[in-house]
Amino acid sequence: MRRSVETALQVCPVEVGVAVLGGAWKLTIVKHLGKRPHRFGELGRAVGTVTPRVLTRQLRELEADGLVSRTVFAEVPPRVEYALTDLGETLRPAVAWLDDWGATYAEAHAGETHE
Amino acid sequence: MRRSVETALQVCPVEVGVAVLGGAWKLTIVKHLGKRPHRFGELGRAVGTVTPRVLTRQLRELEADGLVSRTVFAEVPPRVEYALTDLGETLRPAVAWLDDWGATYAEAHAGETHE
DNA sequence: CAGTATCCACAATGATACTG
DNA sequence: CAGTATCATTGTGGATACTG
Repeated sequence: MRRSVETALQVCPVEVGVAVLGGAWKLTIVKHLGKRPHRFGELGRAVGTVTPRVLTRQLRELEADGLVSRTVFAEVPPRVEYALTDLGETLRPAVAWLDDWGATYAEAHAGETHE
Repeated sequence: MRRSVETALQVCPVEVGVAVLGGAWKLTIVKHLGKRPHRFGELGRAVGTVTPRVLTRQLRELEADGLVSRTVFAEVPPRVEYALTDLGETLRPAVAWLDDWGATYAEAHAGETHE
């Protein structure tokens, strides 16, 4: 178990979710993988302006936490596919709920820009 | 709107939830406030070993994000009560879900300690 | 009681350049 | 294509001490 997850658990189980999904882009990654498996570059374009280094790290952590699987195809050019594991699939309702909640929140706070 | 929330929103609405709940202790704070309002010190003891400085910061951010209200009573000794706002209450199902999910995750990974 | 003031430490993101 | 290497930066969290 990753250290941050373990730390979260010592505080309260309720914190574990954000420990595994709290990284930059992670929820967005899971949201996209929830639709269908993605290749590395494809995923990068889907989530936005993320550098390869950061995307790799997020994926490795999601993999370490058991939410995402990584499949390497022995082809030229190289192909690597990322997909949700069964455990990752269990997050589907939470992701959908958060997506809605965030959209509602955004709408309620529309126009408030940080100066 | 806090900058981190604004940044999250630019990425994807799904990230807003972790932006407002992602701080250390924040979910635990919300979970406790979901039971009943708490005073500052009371909250500190409830969530665990958190320093006043950090607890204050988390509460101020939750307040800025509209999830928590802060009520000062003009008494001696001073009394300040924190409670969930209506918006904060809307997080209740998510908090309950995350609590369950985290507990299940912990049980499934019991014994795996980070070396 | 309910904080604030300093200072420090570190993990995590990001930019850039390079490779099997 | 799918990454890795290096470096710079910064936001958070934490320890300690002090105050209205």
